[in-house]
Amino acid sequence: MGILDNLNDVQRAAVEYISGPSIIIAGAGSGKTRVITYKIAHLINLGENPFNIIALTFTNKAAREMRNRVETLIGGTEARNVWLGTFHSIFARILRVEAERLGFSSNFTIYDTDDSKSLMKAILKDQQLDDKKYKISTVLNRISTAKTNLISHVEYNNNQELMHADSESGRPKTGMLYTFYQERLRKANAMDFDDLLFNTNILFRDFPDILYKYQKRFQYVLVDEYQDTNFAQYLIVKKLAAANENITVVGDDAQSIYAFRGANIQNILNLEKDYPDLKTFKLEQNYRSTQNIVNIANSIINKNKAQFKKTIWTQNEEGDKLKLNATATDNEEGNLVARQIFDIINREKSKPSSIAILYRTNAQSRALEEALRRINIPYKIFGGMSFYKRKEIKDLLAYFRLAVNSKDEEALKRVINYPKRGIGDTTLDKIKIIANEKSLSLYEIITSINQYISLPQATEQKLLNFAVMIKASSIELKTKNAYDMAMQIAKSSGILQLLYEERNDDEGIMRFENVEELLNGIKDFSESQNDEEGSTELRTLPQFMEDIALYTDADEKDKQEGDFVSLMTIHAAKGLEFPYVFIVGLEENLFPSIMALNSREDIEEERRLFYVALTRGEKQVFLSYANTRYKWGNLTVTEPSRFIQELDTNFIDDETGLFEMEKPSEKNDFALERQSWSNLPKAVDISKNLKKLTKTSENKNTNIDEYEKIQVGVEVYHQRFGKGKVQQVDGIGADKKAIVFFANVGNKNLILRYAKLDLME
DNA sequence: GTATTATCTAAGTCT
DNA sequence: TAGATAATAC
Repeated sequence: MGILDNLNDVQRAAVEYISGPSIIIAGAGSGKTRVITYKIAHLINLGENPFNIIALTFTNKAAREMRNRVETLIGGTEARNVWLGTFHSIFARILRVEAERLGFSSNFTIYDTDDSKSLMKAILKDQQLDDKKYKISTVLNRISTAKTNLISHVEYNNNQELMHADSESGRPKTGMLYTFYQERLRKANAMDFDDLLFNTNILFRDFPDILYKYQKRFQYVLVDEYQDTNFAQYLIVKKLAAANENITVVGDDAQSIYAFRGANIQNILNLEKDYPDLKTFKLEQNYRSTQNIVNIANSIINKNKAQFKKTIWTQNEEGDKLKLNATATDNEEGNLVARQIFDIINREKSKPSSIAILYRTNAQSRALEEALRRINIPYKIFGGMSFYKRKEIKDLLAYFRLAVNSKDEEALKRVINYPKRGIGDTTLDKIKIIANEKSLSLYEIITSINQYISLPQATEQKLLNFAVMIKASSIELKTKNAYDMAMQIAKSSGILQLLYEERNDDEGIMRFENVEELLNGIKDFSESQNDEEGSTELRTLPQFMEDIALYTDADEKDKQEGDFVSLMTIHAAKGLEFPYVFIVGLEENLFPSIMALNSREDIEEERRLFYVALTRGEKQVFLSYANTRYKWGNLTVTEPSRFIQELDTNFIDDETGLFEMEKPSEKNDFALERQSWSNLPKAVDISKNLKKLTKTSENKNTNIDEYEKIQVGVEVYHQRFGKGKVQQVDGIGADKKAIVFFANVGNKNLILRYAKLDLME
């Protein structure tokens, strides 16, 4: 009967090793998730209580997948009781229970990155510090690094080295800002992402009884993607496992791509020191990819100095060679990729969902998106502007946040005058000053405003009305279900009405629909079964807010089933696999990123990222780069990535011919749309001609000479507006402007440099 | 206090 | 380019 029969020898040994510390070094595609889920299932089958098992992941998606797999393996509902979740969500859960000990109340808000930025901005303004010198992201990075390494604001300010470094970099007041930042968070009853880990550590450090409680509960500790843990996470895990030492960690140093966020590969080495009898298992057989992909990925990762010895191999078929392509522009890269995808779907009869396009930065998605849309290939972009980052959604959520935690300052600032209720900056500034003086939250000042300051009667009344509304929506939070509560707030705040009235253009309609979608989502949430024992316990708004506070872009993946091509960053693709993978934008300064050229360590992380990208592919991988690319509105000439030179050419398709091909310009692509797709040139390889291509700069199809051809009466083509006729021109060279009449949209005033017009012939 | 317009500035990966 | 902010008029 044994489920263990589905495992190979090493996997099985790792699963069966249940008492004592172990580390599983798992190469890409070697069945890492399989081992960890089988181990949980195995423990439960052996009679261990699911309540005594904790499994930590980095993404909700990984957690959900793991839970599903365990449930399938053991059947029944027992798996529900395993503490299985992300570091952040599990410890947020624990912190809510123990909040009082740390001086928070259990309804604390979790600030996201935007909240943190906005708070820091307010602090800089208060302190009258120049936000050019004190760049918000730099200051917050500093604070985040400190928290990750468990350095409190007090310790920070007493640390000579840190203070010195801050003076040297021209930001001597960073430590002070850290202190203010923490004070403001506390006043708002809020924690940021790093606090969830930092405060858990404080909790375990200062309250041995609490630590003991959780040590006793968690007899078995399992950690996924261990190479991505930072010091704070390492220490939490170490403390939890200290009593029983039944700890299992799974990781792959070659896939460590979060060092920028404090992840430390050293944690793997530390493990050997902490547990001298640590048992190591190495999973080296890849079940995912073809030999060509595995081989080329190995050839890349071997260029890194910092790595543990391991040899990934596969018994899979040799497969197709990788294809490498270059195009003249980023838009053409998009067109080429779209064409190749079209080909795969039609010739190979593959589903769009078997294909992924991976890129280094979110900004690259645009050209790809346009190309796919043009030839009607269904796609979905992950990351970037996610649903929960939209303004209208954040606005409504801010009201919910206020209802749950009225001290939440970022939420209050966001909506106190939205919809407009005549409470402007002047009034708010006065309130802020008093709040600072009295060290109270804005809401607390507003509720008894007449105690502190005399304002015009009308203003005072507006403030009190606002406070009453918030108060009213907080009263029934625990007795009403999430949907009823959300609906009530959406109405009483006036947001629903306002968005309803603003549906006078496409964007307005979209905004209203988004809010409807949110409310529908909350309805589903309210009606869904509670996790615990299938009871129909009331599901409340605070519970919903807890759910989405740690919700990320990557999590949208499983929500939306469907058949589409996936577009995402390589970071977001970690842990996923696709039969066909396109890796685009292989250019110096883009991949590797321009920010990562300073040190060997940074470059090696980029190389690991490339390794992760390559190993997502099951059947075939396509690589490409463009010779020119629009960056912040300017056309820049680019160079092929150094990683291309590092590829072992034995595994790359060596057809050439790109240079004999006519360089298609955008207008040609437009014409191609109506052409039969089967006649299109096959994807070709240019690896032999890299140098030649690099030096060929006349590829650029947008240059000054082109502008001169734009004259009155000339017919042009615009990407968005379509065909048009030039009515008037003004200026010279790159600054030239033209008024163009388009059939669809009428006259448009265009700056040629940006409009990227093509001539019609 | 609000709406509109002009100007500036940033541009990386994310729990 | 686009989003945020400052300046301006109402």
